[in-house]
Amino acid sequence: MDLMPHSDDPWVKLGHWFRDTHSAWPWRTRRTPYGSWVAEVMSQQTGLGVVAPRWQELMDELPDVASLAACHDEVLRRLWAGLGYYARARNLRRGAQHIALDRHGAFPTTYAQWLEVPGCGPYTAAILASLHGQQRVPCIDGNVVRVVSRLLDLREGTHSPSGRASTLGLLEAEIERAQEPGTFNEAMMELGQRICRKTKPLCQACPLGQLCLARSRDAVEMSPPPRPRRAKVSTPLTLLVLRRSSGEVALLRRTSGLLRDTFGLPILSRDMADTALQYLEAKGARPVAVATDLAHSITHHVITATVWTLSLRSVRALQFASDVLQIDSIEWCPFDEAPACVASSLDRKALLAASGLP
DNA sequence: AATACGTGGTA
DNA sequence: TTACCAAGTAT
Repeated sequence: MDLMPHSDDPWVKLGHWFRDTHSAWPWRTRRTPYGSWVAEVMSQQTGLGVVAPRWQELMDELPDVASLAACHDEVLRRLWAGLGYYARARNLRRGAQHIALDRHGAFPTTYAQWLEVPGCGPYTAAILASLHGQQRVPCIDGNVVRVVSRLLDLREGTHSPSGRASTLGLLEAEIERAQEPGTFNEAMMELGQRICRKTKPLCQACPLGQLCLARSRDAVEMSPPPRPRRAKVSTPLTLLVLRRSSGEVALLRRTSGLLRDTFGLPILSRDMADTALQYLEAKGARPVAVATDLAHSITHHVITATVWTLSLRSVRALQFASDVLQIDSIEWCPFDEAPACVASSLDRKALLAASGLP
């Protein structure tokens, strides 16, 4: 019986560090497979500080997998608005349908089962199988890659096959020794987030410090290597704020290009826009440019948007708009309610510009 | 394997 | 102000 409160084993220290200092995220107060799954999907490529309030909103409104599986588009849009990577929201509901219908409400417990859930890839399947299935599968996210790259001083990170192999080897060995695999995975990620940070790491406070090869070589910030940057491309776009006399605005599901499969204002390429606007003017519409240089970025696209508003008073103009936009699915939405109904911040910026119209 | 996909936060 | 970043997945 070891009565010593402290251990010299760094991995034991890691467990104590996490037990004593872990962040109080809301999804950790009462752990359920549903809550953890939603939190993990929402957290993909998204800061936890941004996620926390949005997770709570979603859980309040859709408290179980059945309500998520059955929720309406507009509810999902509103709950995910501004979070980005909107395919995640669609996959989340598809995943809920998979669990509620195909699995009759029984959540997966194994890595392989989680992998079958839409929107769950290797990372998400591993963390959920470890948290809720006690499976000893290491999860590898950006934080874990950074921690292990520094422990082993892998200057190439996990970009090389050998780097991937040694990373996986270390993690598989340690998760076997760990008391709880889910806690081990969360501790490794939180260590990367709070201590083993990309810049200005807090090595002095690191429970694994005595194991860290990069630290002993004073090379902590040399690994992992920064990922190569994609060149930015200038992307001019035109957004249409089509209004009809009852004060409603046209929204639709976009079927191509940026923001494909999201709900919002019609977006046209500059070329298409010129043609469409000329024709609409010929039909008696009076387009007004309310913004000509609206700035927005989507990954490497540096968008400069022009926003046109136009009132469609004639049935012919309305019909033409439908034809040009190649859509048959316009939903007319009260202007004041539109900002809450669109997915992207770009839509909200354009609606804001249009609302400042005399 | 390489590429596409969003946004709010932060230095 | 600009640039970079964050609990990745799907194709």
